[in-house]
This record gives sequence, structure tokens and C-alpha cells, in this order.
Amino acid sequence: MRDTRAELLARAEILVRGRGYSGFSYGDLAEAVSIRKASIHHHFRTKTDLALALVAAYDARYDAALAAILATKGDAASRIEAYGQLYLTGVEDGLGCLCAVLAIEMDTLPDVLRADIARFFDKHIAWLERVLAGGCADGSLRPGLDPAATARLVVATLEGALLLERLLAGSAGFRSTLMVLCDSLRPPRIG
Amino acid sequence: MRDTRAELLARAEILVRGRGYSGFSYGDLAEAVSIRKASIHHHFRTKTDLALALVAAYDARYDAALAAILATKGDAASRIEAYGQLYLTGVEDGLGCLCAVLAIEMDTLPDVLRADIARFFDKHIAWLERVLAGGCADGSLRPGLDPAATARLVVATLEGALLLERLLAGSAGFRSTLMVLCDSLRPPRIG
DNA sequence: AAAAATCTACCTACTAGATGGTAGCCATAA
DNA sequence: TTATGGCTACCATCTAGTAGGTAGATTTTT
Repeated sequence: MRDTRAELLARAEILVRGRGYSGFSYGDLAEAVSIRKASIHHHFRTKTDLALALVAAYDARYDAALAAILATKGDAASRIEAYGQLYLTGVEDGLGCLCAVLAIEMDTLPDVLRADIARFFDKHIAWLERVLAGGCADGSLRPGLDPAATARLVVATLEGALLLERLLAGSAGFRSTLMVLCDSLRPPRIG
Repeated sequence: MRDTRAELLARAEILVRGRGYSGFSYGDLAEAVSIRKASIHHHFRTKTDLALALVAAYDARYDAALAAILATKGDAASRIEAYGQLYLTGVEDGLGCLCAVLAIEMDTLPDVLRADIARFFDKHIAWLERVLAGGCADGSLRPGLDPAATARLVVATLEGALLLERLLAGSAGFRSTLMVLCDSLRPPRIG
């Protein structure tokens, strides 16, 4: 037996990340999953409920990925690079970041949803801040660097690069930006 | 007598930048400008026509701003910073970049529109590339820096910071990111 | 173990309102 | 007199969401 709820979440995420939140409808989703529009309401009472579930699932996946990076990568420099790689699949699949897509439509978003998205980004910034501070201490990153400000810069650059390179140059463009970003964090080479 | 067309463009831009392209309707716009929905079609036959005009106007304003920067700022470092400042009003007014907003909904956008948006970003990247190359030559920027890759990085960072800080920390957050970005482009300080 | 009650996951059919867009009319200004 | 820029009144389609029903599985009661 199939897990309709999971299928709905998976397909809805793809639709939202490709067309925006108001650009996607229960009608589209119903067709994609081959059930009737009304049946979606059985799993997600309102569109907002669905969006909240979407963000929760997305957030959980990132939580797992961030933990995995800490477990497998030893130094800060490679942790940041691994973090950047997380965005790469989005570029390759032509899908924007779910939370960026939602953030764009801020003015029309229900407050709960907006709060969840803000929390998503805050979490990433806090994680990066810790990693960056560690890198300053162990010498794998430029010593003078401001962890708090640089964390924001990293998220901004990657979100922007995903948005931009999905439209323009694809994964090659994204990879190039990620390289330049990582270089700018390393200690200056002498000579 | 009032210039309805200009009013329509101005209000539509605000609406789109705040709520996304599919999140905005002729109905909203009609109410904002206090004319009937059908009358908008007299000025912009279809929603796509309106979007194209919106992008054209936005693009023209940036053209003027970029030219003004070249005319008033002498060195590359301050040109880049001035370019970054252009995004600041967006953060302050709580409005995303028009072309970023449209790019988010890529999958549903008419081809002409998508092409115009791509051209908008390509133009910025090309402008930055020239400025960055100049800065390497005149010594106001880090000598080793790759102008082409760094131009993409700059646009990505600013677009991302606008998206992020509109949601999170407002203009303070944006300013901090802009500072860190500019610092990373300058020649490394010795000592 | 059989029968009864409840729950799950879907369905058809519907609603009220919004959506982009059209047709055709009317006042005003060049 | 003719374009301009509005208007009312539509239209078909799509929107999220509701009402109510059904077949089948599960659980509870007898």
C-alpha cells in the first residue's frame, strides 16, 4: 500500500519549489499524485497546513544533513564547503530553496508560516556561526573573520547563487561561486 | 491629468515585489490604483505584457544607477559598495528584487519574460566583471581575484542578502553582509 | 467467533469567490 | 471626428474549501 501523505509532500515540494507558493494549487497537486482534489484536504486540511508540513519536513532533512556534516567533516573549511554542496542538488534539479521561495511571498504568508521560515534560516546561521568560530580557533579559517556576520554572508551567498544559477549557468555557475566563497574564508595565502 | 500607466507600473511593482508574481492580481492592482480591473487591460493587454513592462522599467532604472556609479565613484572598491547600496532600499521598504521574485516562479513564466530576467542579471554580472577587472589593475582590489567568478558571487550575495534580511534582520543585517563582502574583495591587510 | 461500531482514505458534487480576459458603451480631449 | 481612457457587464476557468457518501480495514462489544 502506498503512503499517500508522503507522496503528497514530495510532489508538493517539487511544485512549490518550481513555481512558487501561490503559483501552485491543490488542483496541480491532485493531478500529480492522481487523487481527487478534495482528498488532499483529508491529509492537509488547508493549504497553510500543507505548507507548514512542507517546511517541517524540509527543515528536518537539513537538520540531519547538518549533523552528518559535523560527524564526517573534521575542519571548519570542509564543513562550510559541504554545507554549500547541500544547495547543489537544487541547482541541478532546477528547484529553488523551499524557504526562499516562501520568503519571496512574505507579504501574503500566514504569520505561523513566516515564523517557521525565519526559524529555518536562523538555525542555519547559528550552525554556521559555531562552525566558523571553530575554524578561527583551529586556524583552518582566516583568524580575523567575524563569525556572526560571516554566517549571514554564507547563507545569503548560497541562497542567492541557487536563485541565480538555476536561471543562468546551472551547476557550473554555482560551483564557481561556492569556490570563490570558500576561498574568501581561508587564511590569506602568502606569496 | 494623472499618468495612469505610470501609476499602474509603480503600484504593480510594489505588489509583485511583496507578494510574488502569481500572488498578485489585476484585482489587487485595480483596487490599489482605484480604477476598474478591465481598464488595466487597456494599458497592459495581458498580465505578461505588464510583467515585461515592469522588468523593462526596473532594468532601465538600474542602467541609470550603474552609469551614475561609474560617473561618481572613482575606484573599484567604492563602485562595488555603491552597487551593494542599490539593494538597500529594497530591504528598507520590505521589497524583494523584482527579477529575483520573478525568477523564483521560473517554471510557470513565459519564455520571453524568463529571457528578459536572465538578461537583467547577465548585464549586472558583466558590469561587475568590468569594474572588478579594473580594481585588480589599479590595486584597489585583491590582485589574484577572478573577475568573472567574483562578479557572480557579488550578485548572488546581494540578492541572497536582500531575500534573507528582508525576512530576518532588516537593513542592519544587510549592511553587515555588504561590509563583509566588500572586505573580502580588498587586498589582504598586512599585520 | 460473530456482530457492531468506528476509523481511514478516498470519492462525487458542490459552493462562493477570485482569476485573466473580452465586448461593447460613453465621455472627454486633441 | 477620432483616438484615449475609462466604464459596466460579462465569460470561462480556476481557487480553496465543504458536505456527504462509500468501501474496506480495524477495533470493540457481545
